[in-house]
Amino acid sequence: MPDPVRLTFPDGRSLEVPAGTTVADCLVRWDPARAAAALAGSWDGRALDLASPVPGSGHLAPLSFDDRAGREILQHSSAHLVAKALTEAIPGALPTHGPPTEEGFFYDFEVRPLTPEDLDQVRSGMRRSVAAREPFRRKEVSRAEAERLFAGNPHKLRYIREAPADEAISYYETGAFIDLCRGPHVPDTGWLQGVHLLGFSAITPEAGSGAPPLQRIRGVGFPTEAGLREYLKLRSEAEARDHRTLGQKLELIAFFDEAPGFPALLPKGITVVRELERFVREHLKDAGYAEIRTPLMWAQSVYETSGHWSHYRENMFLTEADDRMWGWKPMNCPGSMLIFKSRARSYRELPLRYAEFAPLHRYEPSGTLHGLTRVREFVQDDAHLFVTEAQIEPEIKKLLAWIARAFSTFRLQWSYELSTRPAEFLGEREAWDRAEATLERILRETGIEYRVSPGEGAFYGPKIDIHVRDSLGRPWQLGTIQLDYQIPARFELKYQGPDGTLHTPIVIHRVILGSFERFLGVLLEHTGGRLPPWLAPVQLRILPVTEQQAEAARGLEEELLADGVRVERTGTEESLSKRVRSAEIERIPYVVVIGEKEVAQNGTSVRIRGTKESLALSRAELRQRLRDKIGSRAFEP
RNA sequence: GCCACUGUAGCUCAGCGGCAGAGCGGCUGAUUCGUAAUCAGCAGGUCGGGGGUUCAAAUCCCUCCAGUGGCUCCA
Repeated sequence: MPDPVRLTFPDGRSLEVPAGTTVADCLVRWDPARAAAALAGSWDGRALDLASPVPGSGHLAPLSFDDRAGREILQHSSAHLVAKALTEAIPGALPTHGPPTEEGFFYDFEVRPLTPEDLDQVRSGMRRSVAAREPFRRKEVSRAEAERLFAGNPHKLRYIREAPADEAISYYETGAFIDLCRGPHVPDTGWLQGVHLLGFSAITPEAGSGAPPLQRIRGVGFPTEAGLREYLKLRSEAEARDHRTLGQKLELIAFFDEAPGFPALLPKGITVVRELERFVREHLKDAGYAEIRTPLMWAQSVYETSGHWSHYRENMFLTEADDRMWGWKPMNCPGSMLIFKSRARSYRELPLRYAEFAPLHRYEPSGTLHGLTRVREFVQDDAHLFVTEAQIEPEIKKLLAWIARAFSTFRLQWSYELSTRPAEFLGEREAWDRAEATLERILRETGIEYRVSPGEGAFYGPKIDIHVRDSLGRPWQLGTIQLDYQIPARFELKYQGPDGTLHTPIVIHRVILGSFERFLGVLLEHTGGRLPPWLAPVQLRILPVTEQQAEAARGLEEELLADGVRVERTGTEESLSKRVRSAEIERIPYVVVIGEKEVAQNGTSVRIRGTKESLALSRAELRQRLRDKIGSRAFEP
């Protein structure tokens, strides 16, 4: 009889159990309630099946769906379930891998192109399996045995060959289906009540790999059907916030088949964008920027100098004139560089900050276009800062402060990502290392939490990106701060230093809101179309109850127009209820009803968006409230 | 760009080989109304474009365009 093992648990209690006791039994002896919610166990940080014996003394914790690790186990088990059902439905289909993702899971197969009917079959196969509560049985085998078992599947053979030599090869058996897998898994398929397939798509194989295209089935799993229902409800609510639908319903934007990816801004849309621009320009003025406007097109030679010709040409709209090639600018940097170069510069001018809000054109692949968030023509709140080495840090710190202020104004949650040298890059590795180290140090010193994305930097420098999520949880990059030692040198930019010699400035490329188009899209989803009063295309609508109050309504309208409020007034052909409803649907922040009573008291009855009751305010009080809310760029009316 | 799916009135959608429909919106008229839909009438369509099959095509096939979901890429 081997020695008993001693286990400690999350609440600090410890327990002695005979060696070989299963994880499940240990957890039950510790806390039956918490054991019941466990999908698997974590022993000294290693995830284990509930049916596995504890390997020895150590710390044991349950993993439930509420833990990230537990959630991933359930997703991964769901992926196995999909693979089982699909290989049963389509004999000869080769499973490759099926990892958990942030949202759920996917499983990739080498198989003929799938059809919606295949998916139905997979669904019913999964239902049968769940009802049968088939156990996930773990088996450990030798490499040779594993290669024999998976001889028909080159993908699995590759994984076996690639597995670290010291690692045991394990596979899981679910009914007649076996899958090479490290595990762990939920105990049986009965735990996968809430599995839902999201769709299927083809996977583009890595260019030049010669690999066959794969078919991916995506899904998401929940421990209960109720959990799934909750998720589906949230998802359909999120779909109602889709900026493409809202943008159309609120008459902000339009798209044309004849110009895919080129969003048109309707009168209301341009109103919002102008307000956003005003917000940004006010800051630029305070922060010492100068605004410039440079050509939308440049001849090829400019892009050869900047590096875009060799690194970005596939993404540019090109045209020919005067016997040479021209490119619509995909970024503002070449113009800023040439303006800097247009005369001799002194160190006294630095930091020199040039802002430019010009339309940019990028030839994005047709399949990647998406509403306002991925387009081919857009305007950024762009600027280029020409700085000395010593000015990098204070300038970037100022930018980080502006980011925090700007995004807080919209109550957006944002996150930072540091992207480092890509495979294709300009310049010397040493310069890159230095630039990356600088950005990293600034982030650390500022106490900012950030993720690192290796190899995701721009071709000319590393960057700090700002990401926010849309209503469906899709992350979008908005702002970016890019440190560039390359392009200024390529343009041979010089300034005269205090020592009398010429130096090359460093350039910080930066956008904060990203593009106004994408920002509007994200903002619409974030607010469900209920834009803050300062951004609302129509800020206030006056509804006279009957024709008797038309005159008073006109008077109020004039007063508010004089205050600069974007105000509208309705006729009385439609019922008051109908007009209130329309205003509500249009997400107008303030709806003012003028009836007999209001006229008698020279007052207003104000319905504030998001509330059902109306507020009796004098005209002066109403004007004051509008001044406060709009002037301070308050988020709520 | 790749794979799959979708495209019918301004919008949301039904119709899926045999006479192009509904609701909302629009217009006209009546109603003058107190905080989310007053009533009636009318107009509005080469069924995404082109080609084919068929006695007959919105419907079946081919192709192009656009959109959607993924992949790749990206502000």
